[in-house]
Amino acid sequence: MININIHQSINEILVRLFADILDIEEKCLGQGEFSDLSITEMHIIDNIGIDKERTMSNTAKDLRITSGTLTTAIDNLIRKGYVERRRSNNDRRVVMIKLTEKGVLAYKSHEEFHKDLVFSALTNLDKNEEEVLIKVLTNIDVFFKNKYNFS
Amino acid sequence: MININIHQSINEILVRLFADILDIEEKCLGQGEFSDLSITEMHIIDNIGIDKERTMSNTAKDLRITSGTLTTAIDNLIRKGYVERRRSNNDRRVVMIKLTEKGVLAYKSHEEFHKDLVFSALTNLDKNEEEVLIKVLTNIDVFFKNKYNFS
DNA sequence: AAATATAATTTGATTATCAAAGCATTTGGG
DNA sequence: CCCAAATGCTTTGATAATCAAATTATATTT
Repeated sequence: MININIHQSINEILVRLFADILDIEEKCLGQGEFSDLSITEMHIIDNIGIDKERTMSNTAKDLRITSGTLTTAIDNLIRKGYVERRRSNNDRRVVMIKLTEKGVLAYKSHEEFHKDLVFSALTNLDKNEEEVLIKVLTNIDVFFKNKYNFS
Repeated sequence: MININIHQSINEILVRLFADILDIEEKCLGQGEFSDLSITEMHIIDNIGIDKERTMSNTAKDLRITSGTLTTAIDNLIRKGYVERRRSNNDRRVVMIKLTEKGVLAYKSHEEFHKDLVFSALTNLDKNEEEVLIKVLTNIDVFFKNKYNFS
């Protein structure tokens, strides 16, 4: 009985947290510098990363979207000045993308946001609580890998 | 030092989990019965809940979408046979929605998925740790609401 | 050299979303 | 009691994100 209730309430809290985090991210994005970026675009910038060139196909795979979707997203990010694109010299079919300086700034700002979010979430926890949380997160992670056979 | 690392790893786990959960949920949906439902639609079904009639506006508020968006979503769910809609007798402006039998089945199937997830999250935790977890998650949620000034 | 495979883009469609306008009904102030 | 304002919902018109399939250009294989 009590077990069921605990499960139930944990479920509810998790669902709520999930929604809240998305909301917070959106809100924070919308009001800062870089407010011309959507969450999706920010995640693409995050995935491209700093100081490296990526191919379109690898990036699309990482992001779990089709390359067609990525093409249009990158078109927009180039238009907005966050990304550069060039053809590879080795293989002229391949297109390399990388962040511009402005893109790097956006990346860093987003990284800051994440750090801040996690930091503030954890700042009131004692060691013991932190450990429980890590244990749980790791459990879930492992569970997914096993059960759903993740790449 | 060690603190920073813990934060860092929690951050990474969270980001990964976030992507995985959505993905898995989508995958599970796509292959079962109810494969004509999108994740979004399933979340609406989840929010409506079993054994109660809800108003459109309350549901929209809960889901944090505009009522216009909900109207079209409900149109589709009715067309697919998951939801019923009727005007309230007390107040003819109000529209009540509720799950059909098929809707309830979909609800339960989705509930299974969540139960599974939570169950796996809690393996290895003893009673005490479970309680700590609830406290931790609730705190984080409250904290976010305050810090980011949620409605 | 021709056939096949690969990488990216384009095209045409769908879904989810919003803001603002519109419609029907209820409520509150004169 | 009536009319103006408020409320609840739907419609409209627009945009973003996404996919699958067709297309284009280049590499690889046979």
